[in-house]
Amino acid sequence: MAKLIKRPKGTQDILPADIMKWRTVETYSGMIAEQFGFREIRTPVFEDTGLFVRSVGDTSDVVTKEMYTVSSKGSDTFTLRPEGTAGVVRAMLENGLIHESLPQKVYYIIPCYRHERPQAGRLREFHTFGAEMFGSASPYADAEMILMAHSIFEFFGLSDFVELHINSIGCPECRAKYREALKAFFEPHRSELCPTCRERLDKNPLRLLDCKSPECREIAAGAPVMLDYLCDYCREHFDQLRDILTDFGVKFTVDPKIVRGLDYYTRTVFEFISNEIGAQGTVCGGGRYDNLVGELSGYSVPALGFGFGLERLILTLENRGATFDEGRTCDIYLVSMGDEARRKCALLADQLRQNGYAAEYDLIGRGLKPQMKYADKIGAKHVCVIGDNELGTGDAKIRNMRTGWETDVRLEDFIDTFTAVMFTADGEDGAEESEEKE
RNA sequence: GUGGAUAUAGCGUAGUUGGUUAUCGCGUCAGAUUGUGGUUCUGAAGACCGUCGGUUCGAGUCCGACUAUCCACCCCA
Repeated sequence: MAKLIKRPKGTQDILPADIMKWRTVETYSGMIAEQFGFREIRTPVFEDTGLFVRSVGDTSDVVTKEMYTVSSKGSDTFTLRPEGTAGVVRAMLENGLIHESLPQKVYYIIPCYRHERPQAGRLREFHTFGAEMFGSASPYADAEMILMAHSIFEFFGLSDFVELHINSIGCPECRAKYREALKAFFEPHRSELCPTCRERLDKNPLRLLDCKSPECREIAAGAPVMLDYLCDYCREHFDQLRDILTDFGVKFTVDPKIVRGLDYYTRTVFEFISNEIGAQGTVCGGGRYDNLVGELSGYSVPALGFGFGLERLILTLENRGATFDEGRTCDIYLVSMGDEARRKCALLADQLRQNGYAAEYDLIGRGLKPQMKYADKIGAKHVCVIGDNELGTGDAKIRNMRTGWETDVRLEDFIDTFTAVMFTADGEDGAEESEEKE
């Protein structure tokens, strides 16, 4: 017995039984994005490694230890995208869309890859819905993005189960000042901090704020707050955003502890958090990245975006017992008895399909009863048995599997009769043909 | 990278203080007077008990290592 090859760690098979969850989430998120004027964009799964190093940041965890990088022929190296923004910014630049009339608004639904230790809500291959907007520095743009994410959660009935947290991490200038203030604050407590936080104190003091160890938390409680260090411009921007959100009636909490791990963020950052899907509760995260386009191209354009994890969204939906769209099932299953009948069924199925119906027939060569069971199992709405009798007389019966009602049908008029059956099937008065006593 | 938990048929499980042919349910397949599903009944197939090694007369049951999965740290969607 050959040993089975298993799926790579941290990946997931999405099986037919679950596919409608994904389709539901994908189609409605896209529809809402399009209501907001976003259009879909698709970019490569892999990009030049340098793109991520320069955008996500060469000191970020994502770049330093979580990228799937492959070397190609020559000296180039490529990386499976760990997030969606970088590739989209690259595409907007490369194709000149950034020079079209602004704002440019795009969305995407893509797989991303990060070499992390899998756990609840965290996979190595995961899927995100992302949206990016280029060209507006106005707080209305921030509000628009947040509102769009909010609308999606609202559409799925999740607005009460997912909390919006917002913060401003300022621009490079005011953040530098804040960083100094933080260092000055934590330095006296250096020995009391957890080991990782001691490192953070030197590398990235902002991270000290969301450490979960009790000791660090206690110390951090009295730490200076970014919001107090914002420059006038950043402060004004954040204040306006809050006002606009309030006008929209969007509930939010200002959470100074939100520090995003991707280096390109500036000013507004936000997260939608669920507290019922395990430790990885951030369903959606995003923010403004006004300097990224400029850093990548020298052509400065303000921009912002967000992304949410489809598996995390689906997790919260399942948690809430949400219902999803139904997949298409068989309209009619043609049960055949004997080779001659099967030929007829194959021909009929083909005709039915050409008329838009989902039709199936036996491909195994099973008997009558097993075929009936199979038809039931796959959720066939109707069944028609064809054997020597039907072939001889040309008369058959179409049976509604739910109600048991039967309709006489001439084999040569099959499509017309079946069409009539399908039209009355949902109505409650489709029973006139069911004079058969059972 | 660091912790903790778990590993028995396709799936979910029982397996007593180590003792002969390893439970049960779901699912699958086949039947229940020979051309009809969803209920019920009967039967069948399906597991070298994660892998390797050790203790023992004897291990699914004890010990060790490895591997995988899950959860948490970390990080983030």
